[in-house]
Amino acid sequence: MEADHVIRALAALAQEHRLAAFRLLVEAGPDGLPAGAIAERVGVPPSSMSFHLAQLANAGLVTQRRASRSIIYAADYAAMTGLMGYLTENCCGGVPCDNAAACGPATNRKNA
Amino acid sequence: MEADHVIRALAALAQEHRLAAFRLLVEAGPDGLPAGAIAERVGVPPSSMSFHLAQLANAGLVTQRRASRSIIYAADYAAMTGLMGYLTENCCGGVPCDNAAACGPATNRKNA
DNA sequence: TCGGTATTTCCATAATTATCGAATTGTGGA
DNA sequence: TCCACAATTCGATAATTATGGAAATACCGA
Repeated sequence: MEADHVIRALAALAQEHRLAAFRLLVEAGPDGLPAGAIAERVGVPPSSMSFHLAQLANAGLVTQRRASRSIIYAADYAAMTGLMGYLTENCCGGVPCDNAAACGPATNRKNA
Repeated sequence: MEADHVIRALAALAQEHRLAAFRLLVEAGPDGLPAGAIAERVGVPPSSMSFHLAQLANAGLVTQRRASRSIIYAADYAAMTGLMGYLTENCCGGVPCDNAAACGPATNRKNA
């Protein structure tokens, strides 16, 4: 995952309503949720939610598909896994799981 | 870690120069680096870097201490670990290390 | 106390992001 | 075809964030 892409993903999650929407979608699983339901549960007007969902989609964190009149959004777990991988590798010193996701200096990487 | 705090941390990392600075500090380890060296290596003027370092500090991702004339910044690994923990728990469906940090629907959490 | 170095704060400006009502597009049923 | 519904796009505005030079602050050695 490129640094540029990572920044888009981080920026996408760094907003109250978008983080709430993404958490909702992660919980919802692969079936996802229609845009209107997300807007209602997050508590923002549809046009605002549409703006935020577009940002999440642009960052690659969610997918969208049409089902009849609704557009269903779903979390892209692979993208989130990729983001976590980048952060672990580049911002945690490369310590992955040995210590319950504890981050440490980069020295560990070379020894491990 | 509160959602509000998480958003500040994500926003702090969601910027080219700040992400570069933070990666540098993670690599540098607990000894950290002086502000001037960070600015030079990231390639931004000192006043701009100071602005960005303040944001990282405000988000709790870095610590600062004075050493003679320099101010040394260092990555706060505990904060990063906390951020990773929140993302794993709330944005990855609670799948931690079983699958090399693979994210999945929230269903897994309840079964595990 | 004075000069020099490291860093931050101040300031103005440019650029980006968030908000949300109104208008528009796409879809399906009668 | 016509109507109603779901969602997006448009447009105008407000708010936040980024940038970098100049001035101010903190520290140290002589």
